Order: sequence, then C-alpha cells, then structure tokens
Amino acid sequence: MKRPVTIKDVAKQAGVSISTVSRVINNSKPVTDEVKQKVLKVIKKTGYIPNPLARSLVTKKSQLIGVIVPEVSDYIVNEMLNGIEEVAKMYDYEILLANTYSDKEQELKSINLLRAKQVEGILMISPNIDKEQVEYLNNCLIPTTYISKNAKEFDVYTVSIDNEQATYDMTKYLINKGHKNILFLIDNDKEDIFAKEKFSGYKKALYESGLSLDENLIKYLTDSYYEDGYDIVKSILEKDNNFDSIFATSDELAIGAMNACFDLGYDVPKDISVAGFDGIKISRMYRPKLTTVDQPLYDIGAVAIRMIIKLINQEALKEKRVELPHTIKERESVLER
Amino acid sequence: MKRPVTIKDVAKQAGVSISTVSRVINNSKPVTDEVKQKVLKVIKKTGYIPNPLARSLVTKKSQLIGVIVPEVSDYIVNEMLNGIEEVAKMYDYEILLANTYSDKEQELKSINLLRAKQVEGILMISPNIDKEQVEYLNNCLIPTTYISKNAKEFDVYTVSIDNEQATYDMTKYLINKGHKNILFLIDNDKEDIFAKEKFSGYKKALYESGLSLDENLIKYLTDSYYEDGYDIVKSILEKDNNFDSIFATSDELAIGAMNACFDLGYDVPKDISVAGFDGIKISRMYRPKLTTVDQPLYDIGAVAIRMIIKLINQEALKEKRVELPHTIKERESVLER
DNA sequence: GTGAAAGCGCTAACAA
DNA sequence: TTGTTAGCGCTTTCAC
Repeated sequence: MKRPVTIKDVAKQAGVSISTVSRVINNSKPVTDEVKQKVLKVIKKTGYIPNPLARSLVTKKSQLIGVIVPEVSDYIVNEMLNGIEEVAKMYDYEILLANTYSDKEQELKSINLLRAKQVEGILMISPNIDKEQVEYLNNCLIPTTYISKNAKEFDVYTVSIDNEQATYDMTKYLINKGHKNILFLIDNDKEDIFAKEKFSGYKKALYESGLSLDENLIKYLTDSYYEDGYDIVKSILEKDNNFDSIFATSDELAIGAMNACFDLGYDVPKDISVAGFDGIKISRMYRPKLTTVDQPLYDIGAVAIRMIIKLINQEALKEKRVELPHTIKERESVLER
Repeated sequence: MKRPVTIKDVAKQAGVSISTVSRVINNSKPVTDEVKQKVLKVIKKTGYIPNPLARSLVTKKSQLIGVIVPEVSDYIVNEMLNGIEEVAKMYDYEILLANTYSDKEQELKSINLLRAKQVEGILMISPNIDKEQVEYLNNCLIPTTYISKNAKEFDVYTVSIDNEQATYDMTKYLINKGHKNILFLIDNDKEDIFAKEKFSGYKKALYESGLSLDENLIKYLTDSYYEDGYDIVKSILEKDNNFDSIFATSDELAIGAMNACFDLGYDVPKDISVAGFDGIKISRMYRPKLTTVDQPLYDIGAVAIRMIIKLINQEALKEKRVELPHTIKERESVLER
C-alpha cells in the first residue's frame, strides 16, 4: 500500500510552507492568487486528499453523526434512513450506524461507541426511550435528537407526527365509511404515552360520532411485526367476529391482520375493512392496497438530522418538538359499508 | 462542552507515564499488576475513553469499513446489511454507509469519500459494476469485495449464489408441477452475464424436460421494482395469455406480476402460478405467500464483510469467489397443474 | 501574505 | 518493567 500524499508533500512540491497549503485547502486566510494556483495545481497532480483524522484531531470536529437504530432492516427505520442520509450528505456529514435490536444495554454500548468515534451528534431511533438513557445522553453533552414513540414524555429534541390527530382522522374516516365496530390494534403497551395518544384519538372520534366504546375491541400488542397482527386477529376471528373493520396502528400489523382474515375465509375489504398506519412501501405492494395513515418517514428522518446539524452549529431552534403533517391514503382495503 | 479526559489526565492522576497507560489499555506490553490496577481504577473513575482518531492517526488503522450501496432502503440490500453489521461489530469494525442510487458518478464520489475517511476496506454493493470502477478501486490498493450481478466478469473478490443453478432449480420445479409455458421475467439487460446465467439455467431445465423454448416468453427488464413487474405482465395479459405460470427473477418483480394478474381478473395460483427469486421478507407477507428461490441474503453480507476483514488482516483467502447455497422455498403461489 | 512552531491524543521505538 | 521522545497529518497562533 503506497503511502498517501500528505500536506507536507504538497508543500514541498509547491515550494511553500504547510501552513500555506492548509490555508488554500480551507480558504481560511487570504493567499496570493499566484501561490494559490500553484498549490492547487500540485494538489490536483498528486491527488492529495486531506486526512480528516488529523484534521479532526485538532479541530475536534469529526463530521460524523451517529445514528442509533433498532434494526437497519426495519421498514420504517429504513425509509427514514433515506432522508437522514440525504440531508447528512448535503451538509458534508457522514453517518455512523449502530444496530441495537432494541436492546437497552446495546443502546448504551452504542452510545459509548459512537462517542468514542467522536461523533458530533447522535440521532437516537428507538421504539421507546427511558429516563436513564436520556439522562446519560444529556450528560454526554452531545447534541441528540430522538425519534421514538414516547419521546414526548421527555424534554428532548424530537420529531414525529401528531399521533392522536392521525388516529382520530383514520377512525373518523372509518366511521364515515359506515363502520361502527372497529377492532383497534395498538402497537404498544397500554401505559405508553404513544398508546394513550392513539387510544385517545380513537375514543374521541367514536364519541364525536355518538358511538360507544367497546373495550373488547381494543388490543394492545407489545410487538408489531406482521406475525403479531396475524396471531391476534386469527385468535379473535376463531372465537367470534364482532367487528366490521380493523384499524391497526402499524402497516405490518395491518398486513398480518389481513392475512389472518384471508386464511379464515374472510375477504378484505368485502367482509372486513382494514386500515393501517405508517405508509411503508409494502402497503402499496400488497393486494388489496392498504388504506393507511401516511407518515412522512423520509421527512421525519431528514428533519431530525437537520436539527442535529443545527444543534451542532449552535444555531437557534424554534422548538424542541417538531410535528410533521400526516395524510390519510385512501386505497383499497376499506370499503363503504 | 467539557473537555474529554485524555491519556495524559489518566497518567497524571495515576502517577505513571502516558506510555504505561497506553500499555494497559492496549495490553501491548507487560505491566506490573499493581500499576495496572491503579491505572484501571483511574480510567474507571474518570470515564476515560481512548480517542480512536488519535490512535488511528498513528496506527493508520481506522477500524472503519466503507459499504457502498445503491439504496439503504432496497429490500435486498437491507437484509444483507444485517449480516454486514453483525460481523463488522464482531470484529470491532464500524460501518460507514454511502448511498449512491446506482449512479456511477456518485459511486466514484463515494469511493473517494470513504477513502478520505480512511476506511480500511470497501464493500461495493452495486447492481452492475464496470471496468473503470474496478480498476479505480484496484488502484486505491484498498481491500474490496463486490456484491454485484456481474462481478463474475471481473477478477475480483465477490460472493453470490449460483444463479444459473438456482434458476435451473426453480424452472425444473415449475416444470415438475406441470407447467409448460413459463413466462420468464429477467431483471437485467440481455447482454449482462447475470441475465445470461439465468437464461441459461432456464433453458437447460426446459431442454432437459423436452420442452421447447418460446422466445416470446422471455422478457428482459432493466428495472426490477414491483411496478416494472406489474407493467409488463399487465401489458402482456391484455393482449393474450399464452402462459400458465410466471417465473420472475426478483421477488419484487414477482409481486408486481401477481398484482397485475389480480387486477386483470386472474387468480394466483389457480389460474396462473408465480415464482420469485430472492426470498425477501415481503415474499412471506404477501398473500398468496410467494414460492421463491431463497438467497441467503444475511449470509452473503456476512461473508462479504468477513472477506474484507481477512483481506485487511492479510489472512489467506481460499478463493476469490464464494458461492453460497440457495434453496427453493415452496409456498403458496405455485400450484400443481 | 507567509512561515515557523506548537500541539491535538495517541503509539511505538528507544533508553534506562 | 517503565519513562522519554518522536511523530502521525493537520490547524492555528504568533511572528515577520
């Protein structure tokens, strides 16, 4: 492996001091145009690339942002990652990714690892964060933004949609389509703020429409993979069928739900309407196409990373929490009743 | 932001030289147990984390591997990424990700960017690589492994499955199920080695079974998103229906194909059987569950990154190309005819 | 406008 | 076994 060319080499070949070379590559101080051109020529000729390691060592800036995710392959995370990547690149930041499989201990490890790598900021994507974590991260004094179901419970920088309103909107939509008994699948524990918000939106829509709430129709799921949606709907359907539609608060759950319906001989949407939440790509690929609450996943990622960059640059942020608009995507899985 | 504690601070507090501290954190040279304990205690007390930047600067090892991907959110890439992440972590390497959107220019840019960041190796995931690229990367003298449809055309380190055999196996499977007219959707240009391999596997299975090849049943697609599968099958089905099954060389394509069948009033698998290729998660989520060639995506990623690490450590590699086994996943989308 | 020199935090000879 | 020192590639005072 040939030795890479350094600033010294450039300086020598251009017949100037290394400070001068540094000045031209950073545009940090005025340099005579003549000298500048000379240096530039040598740089081009030698293919010199400044070593960011050395640079970071002195400037204390790594141009690295750590992104902690539960799983790269999670569909939601995934679509966010596109926005994150894009914006980071725009501001010349690189992304250091850390998978945690939603394991608290691994999350802590990842934080330390990223810190060690001198990241300038951290984007924490986690289903649920806890106090210990937030405090730890606060103590690190490293700009952090959260994308998490329960981030609202803490005084932290976070971006999301208005979950209560979104749930309200979809429930209302379902009701307007003539559905009165909506099986509500919530992808969280009952005590979580996230579950509460969604429940609240659901309840509000029901009451406003003069419908009463049937507690048996509310199901809390800890995991929200499609298998979980499948299992619960199947087990319910095997006993009785006292609902005309299903509203699942994640697309994966909704797809699992639809699968269960099909397997037990029900047609979606003819017999049972199904609505989802998220708007991931599969919701369009599946047949029937899933009617769902569309979250601006790309934008959520983009905004979150932008916040971090602003934080790093000490720019003023209007608010700690930003809420992005959602939309109801009317597709094929919900039928007028 | 408080100044992070450095090796100097530790040395001073422990009353030893910085070299001694360095020795205990690296276990590089023997240190009296007594001294060691003293240093360790100070490290724990101060929460000292060695600065890998400084370390890398002198050792020339960044513990970073660059992974160039067409798109983080691509389902295939995605499942590979899990394996990549896992193995990298196992060997204490971090992953630096670069999205290229399959753009050649962007790929070149990414290579330079990763080089600048001092990555020790590069994993290049790209639908198709070209000579210029390979040569450029070779010139960088940086260990590189490729995951690419046409990597076989070059003398490079690469991991894949045996595409010809896999295609053969699935075609054979279809034939054994009584299908004689198999619409064959290839996700590549006709001239690509990848397309040739798959075509060859298809042809071989046909001939072996005494079936003749109908050129009209072979379709080459440049893009292989589900929309592409949808469009082509729809346009064919609108004219005539001279096939009893579809074999698409990507799951997305296959799902698009199934959607087209449904939309035109055909049932899958009753009227038309459909088989895919890849074995991504959605192939299980969709109904009917897709019968497909299962690629060990996780393993492909894992092996590729392992190769790079071996290359970095100058360990001997048995072969430049490794081929992993595939399996035929029998599910619901193919019916005996 | 330019150069010399110090120093970022660390490792690795080299001495002791 | 331990400490001293040079130096990794760069930026940034501080003189000139």
